[in-house]
Amino acid sequence: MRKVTIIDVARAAGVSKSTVSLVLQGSPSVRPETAEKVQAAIHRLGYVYNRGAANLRSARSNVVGMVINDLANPFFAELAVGIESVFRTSGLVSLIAHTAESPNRQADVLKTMREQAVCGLIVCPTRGTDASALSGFARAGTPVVLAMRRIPGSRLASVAPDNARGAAEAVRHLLRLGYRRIAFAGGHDDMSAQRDRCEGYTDALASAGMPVDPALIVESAPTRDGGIAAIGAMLALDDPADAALCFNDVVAFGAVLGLRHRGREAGRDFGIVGFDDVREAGEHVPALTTVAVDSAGIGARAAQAALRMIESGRISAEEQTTSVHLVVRESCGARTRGDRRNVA
Amino acid sequence: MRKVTIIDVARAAGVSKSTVSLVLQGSPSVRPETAEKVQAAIHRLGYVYNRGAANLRSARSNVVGMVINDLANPFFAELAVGIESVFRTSGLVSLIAHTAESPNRQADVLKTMREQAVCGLIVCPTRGTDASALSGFARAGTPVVLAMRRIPGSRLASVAPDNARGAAEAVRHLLRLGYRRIAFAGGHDDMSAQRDRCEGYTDALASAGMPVDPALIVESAPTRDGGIAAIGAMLALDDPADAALCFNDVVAFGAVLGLRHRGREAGRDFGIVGFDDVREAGEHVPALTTVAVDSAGIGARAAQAALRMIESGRISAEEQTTSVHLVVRESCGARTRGDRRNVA
DNA sequence: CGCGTAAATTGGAACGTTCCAAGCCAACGG
DNA sequence: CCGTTGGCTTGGAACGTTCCAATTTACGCG
Repeated sequence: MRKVTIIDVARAAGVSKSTVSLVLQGSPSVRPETAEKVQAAIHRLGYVYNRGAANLRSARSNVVGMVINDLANPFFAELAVGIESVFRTSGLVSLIAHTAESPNRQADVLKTMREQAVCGLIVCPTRGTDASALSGFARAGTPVVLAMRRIPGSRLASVAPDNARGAAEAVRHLLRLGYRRIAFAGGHDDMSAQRDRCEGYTDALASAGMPVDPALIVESAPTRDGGIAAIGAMLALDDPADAALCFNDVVAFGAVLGLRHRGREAGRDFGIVGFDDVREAGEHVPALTTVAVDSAGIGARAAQAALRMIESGRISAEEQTTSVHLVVRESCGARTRGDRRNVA
Repeated sequence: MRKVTIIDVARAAGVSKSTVSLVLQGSPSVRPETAEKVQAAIHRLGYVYNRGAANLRSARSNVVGMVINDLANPFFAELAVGIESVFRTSGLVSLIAHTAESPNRQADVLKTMREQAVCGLIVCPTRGTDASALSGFARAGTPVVLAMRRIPGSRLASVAPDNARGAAEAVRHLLRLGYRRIAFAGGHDDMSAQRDRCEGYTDALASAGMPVDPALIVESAPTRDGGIAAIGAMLALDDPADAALCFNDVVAFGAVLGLRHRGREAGRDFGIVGFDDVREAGEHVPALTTVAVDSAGIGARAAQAALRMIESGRISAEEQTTSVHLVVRESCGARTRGDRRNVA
């Protein structure tokens, strides 16, 4: 069965293919009765619009790409859903791909995206991505927006949470609760988010007049196992930590588990604060104190930024930072320790 | 800056566009030296293959569609990742879309997929989807594989876990532990998975000679809140439940929460079994006893089935069922109650 | 009733690729 | 020395749409 084309529709409706094309695009300059005739024919023949052919001619595709480093991570899944819904209401289709934090895979995916002639791209780059990986899009004039992570030295638009401020707020909270050996756990320092969060941690300590002990900054994979490992390292110190700000909630969950393996309980013997506020954080036992990041909001902003660039045809390098806020629950010990603030 | 085409490459390499096309497809009938010249030109000019144009001519696209009812649900996200990786290794690109359980949105998404001329489609249909929603693909000869949920009355290939057997096994386990008022919680009966699981539940009770009380089958949304509501309903009965098999893990998490609100604890005062074995199940407090479903495996099988159909050009209606197994943890009370088996 | 103008419609070229049939050329056998 | 073979290469048509310029139609007005 041959595919039904615009020409078959034209013949059936007794008009020219140009008119059918006009109807398809909802042009106002076609007479309503004619449009109706065409619509009827479309329906009768079961015509399906061929977007590939249209894109070929008009060089303006309606698909946008989305490159996510880990779709299985609920945080990024939620982000992706936020992005997708904005695009969808603008009539754009999202091509979602996931890279599993592998730069090779990312390169592969990006190549595919270029071949599909996406008209815009949102990327949560894998660890260690450098600007050159995305330069092809810049050359082609395709807007690119980075989400969650920035790439040093690239002139690309980005939307990321205020990592430094959130981390600082968390540290100040732990200080108020009376903790004195506060560690930073998880992440690698070639991830921009880790660097920013770690910077906030360091600044908050310094401006409170507390020493910053490099031994208390423990890198690890941003995973549950990474959290377990990190907590192990910081308890093994001569002068062990008594609290930790974790790179993200998943690491924090691991840290809680690691403590438990050693017979200690987060919120009672040790303060734990996470980052992200994934849905599970509130229902975890103990409920996780964490810095809330608005993933859906970040997704929406990134999508909107991309949309603006696509529509205006001008690419900008605007860096947006979204605000974050500390959500105090149980794992920091606020409920059990009370508030032993020393300074105002 | 005009886009570089195959013709520019041809000119630069001093060959015809046909030759360039041949090189692009890795044809063996082009002389190695020529191929090399062409490759050099491609690289030098920064040529990007235009898949849209190719698809137009050859009518054989390399994109497959994936319609997921809820990407934010970790179970489906994992499924999607499994599918994507199989397709990717076969050189196919996945267009992932999510429908948020909305049939309207699903219709929209499916239309887009047809317009993109996908060469295959994997669908986790939203609740209440009927066969006609997918008939367009059948008419166009595009292979469709249903994942996790089947559609009654449709002749479509599908891959789903052995819901009935898993549910029955869970019920038998609860019976062995001595529970006597076992409920079924969550899901709606227009979801095929719910019907199958509920059927397993009923059969297991019946064949153990236990009465099946319709009041103990409580429908609800397959969400955390649905679980809370369901547990409320079954505790409010004159003869309340003492254990529940939940439609899925998310419902089970809700049920645990609902019990706690009433001062009861799953595994101590009440037996809870989930379904799916999402990653969180094992780390939940209490750890969730649940029927493990191999999401990645289901994804892979579905993708492979689609691949076979795409390659052979023949669409089949094969129904695959993957095995499941009960994972006993804490929420059923096995640890605290011991094993009070009465019959062999 | 004819004219001018605006509205509606139309045919053909173009988009970048693949496919096909045909062409070229060197080597080889008669 | 020529016909044939077979390996490489090639030009042109086709894919289904949009865009443009041109044409037809409709309509109001003098």
